[in-house]
Amino acid sequence: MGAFADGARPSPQLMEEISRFFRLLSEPARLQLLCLLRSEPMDVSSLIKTTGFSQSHISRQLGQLQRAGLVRCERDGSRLIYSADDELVEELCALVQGRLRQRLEAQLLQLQAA
Amino acid sequence: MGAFADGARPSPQLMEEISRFFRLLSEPARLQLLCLLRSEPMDVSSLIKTTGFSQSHISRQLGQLQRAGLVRCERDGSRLIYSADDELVEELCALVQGRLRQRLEAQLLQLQAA
DNA sequence: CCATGTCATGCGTGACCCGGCATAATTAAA
DNA sequence: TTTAATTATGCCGGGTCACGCATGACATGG
Repeated sequence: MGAFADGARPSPQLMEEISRFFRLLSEPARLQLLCLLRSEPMDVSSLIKTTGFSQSHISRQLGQLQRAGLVRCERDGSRLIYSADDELVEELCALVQGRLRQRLEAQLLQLQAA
Repeated sequence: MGAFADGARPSPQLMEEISRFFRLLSEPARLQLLCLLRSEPMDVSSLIKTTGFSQSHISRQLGQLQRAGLVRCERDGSRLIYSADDELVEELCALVQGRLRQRLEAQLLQLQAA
């Protein structure tokens, strides 16, 4: 809180780090994978069947998410079970979704007024 | 809330829209402009002096933020005063910042344990 | 050991976008 | 109207990154 609301200007380095995090969520594929793994841990093959993305693509995106600490994986035989036990992404998405809704409602009202 | 936590899979379209919003915040320049305008409404010239970015660059980023409804502007003589009266971005940044902190602390503990 | 299934990774391509330069558009001043 | 100031926009080079193909690394079953 304190880093933005008060008079102190936020440091560009912090902005850079925060924006890097947002960048992770700026890709629909990654966001979709995150939400899927939040509802249920899955291995890569299941993710391929569910999303239709290629195997290499999914593996890469999971790698990025893992390096950011948003997902983790454990072996089960020859398969790797990925999971996401963090609520942060859902909170962020809920806030954004609320804003999108409220914005569409405003546009609707504006149309009705005309 | 209901769109992610329960069993219902989030629609790809919604993911796409939400990710588009995150993409806006994935650029350090835009995030910096947003935070500056949150603390105080400014015109483009002041933003140039404060950030050091080029005029065309700032104008473009402001355009994107305006189309997304994150900033608005009003004339004052020949200048355009931009302002951002939305708290959403600060909430999002605070959440992300908290996560970055907590992650660094975890790494620190891990180093001390070794 | 060999074959199979699972996942990661190097390589190449194409698309998107940042960011600056030059210029147009709009407005105030002379 | 002409000039200067302020902001927006067309154009383009360059960098980043998504995305698929092919291959490599690893674990398991026969």
